[in-house]
Amino acid sequence: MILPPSFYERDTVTVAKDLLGCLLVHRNETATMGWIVEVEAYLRDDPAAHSYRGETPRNRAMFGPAGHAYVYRIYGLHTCVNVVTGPEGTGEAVLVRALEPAGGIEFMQARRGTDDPLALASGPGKLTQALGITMDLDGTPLSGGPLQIWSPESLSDRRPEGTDGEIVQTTRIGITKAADLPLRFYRNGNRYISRR
DNA sequence: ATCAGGATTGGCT
DNA sequence: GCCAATCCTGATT
Repeated sequence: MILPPSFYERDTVTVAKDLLGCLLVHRNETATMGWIVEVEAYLRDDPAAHSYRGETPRNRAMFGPAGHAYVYRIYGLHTCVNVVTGPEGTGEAVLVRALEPAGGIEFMQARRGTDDPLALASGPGKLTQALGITMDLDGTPLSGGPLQIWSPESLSDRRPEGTDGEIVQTTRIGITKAADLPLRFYRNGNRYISRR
């Protein structure tokens, strides 16, 4: 089933860990999808979070209701997608950092310009390119829009690599502020993450 | 009005 | 490992 808003209205770290193994699906021209295998939590009073300095036009979706997408452009060329979490107005979110390809793989390969399954969606900019996620999805609901997240048992009886592995909790990637906080999560044994 | 820098990636050394 | 690409945001003048 599609995850309901109540799934996202919980504690952000809990949601981040529970998102591992869920299926991110984008239905546009075609349907492309992948299991979420790596995430990072961004919290209130977290200097690394885009919401840290208050609401602006860019981060507005982060302060909106849980269960909506926060999509932003980074370095002028890449796009990243977040899931808004917690009570409305707190500005917390979970960044989706890597997917294990699960469906529509030939379209993901075409968009990415490679056939290597390990290179299709193993990074926050790669996965948005593979699924065709663009800025117009910023602020859209994840239950009822073209971008959706399904619970692990949905749509397939397969499971991502390392499904039974322990959850590894470590520091977030690419940030300069609050770089020591352990808010990145993935499962031991999955090779589709962005880096070890 | 100006400007530094960023939750990245891919190509080159 | 290093660095350019590329552009918007937010902070400062």
